[in-house]
Amino acid sequence: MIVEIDGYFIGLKFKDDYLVANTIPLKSKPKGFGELSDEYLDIAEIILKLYFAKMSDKEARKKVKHKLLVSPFIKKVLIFITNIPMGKTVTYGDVAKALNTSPRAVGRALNKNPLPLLYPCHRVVAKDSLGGYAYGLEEKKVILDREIKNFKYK
DNA sequence: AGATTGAGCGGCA
DNA sequence: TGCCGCTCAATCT
Repeated sequence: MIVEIDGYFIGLKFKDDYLVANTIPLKSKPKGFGELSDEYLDIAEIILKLYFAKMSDKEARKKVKHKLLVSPFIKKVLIFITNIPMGKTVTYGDVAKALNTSPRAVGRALNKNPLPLLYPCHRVVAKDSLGGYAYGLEEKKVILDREIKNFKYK
């Protein structure tokens, strides 16, 4: 389903009442998420707060009943990156070393992150650049900038 | 089962 | 800077 909140559209997918996929807040309706609904406005609000760095991903994961329906490898990568604190970044290579795999494999896994913001894949960057982002590098940049601004001194 | 493709990295000129 | 080779999970053929 798609939930509209504060002029943003957020795609949400559920399985047995567990959130299994979402989009970041978007200015136009995402495809493949069905129709507009007023259900789960509470969850949409949490995603919105994450987007504007007004809540920690850790707290959000506690509040939102969710499930990672992904391959074991992707799950391993996503769980690992939950250790990165707000406003900090690590490189694909760092993650790869810690998990005994390759940077490219890490990038591939993060590209498939079904729960962006909830699992902070935007905090993983390349060594000499921002790397990539499923919703575009510009989005990655603004999300990171907001986090750094809000959490730098905490 | 083999080939190709990345949200990468390090080395070398 | 630019290219080249290595890497490895996922996605083709």
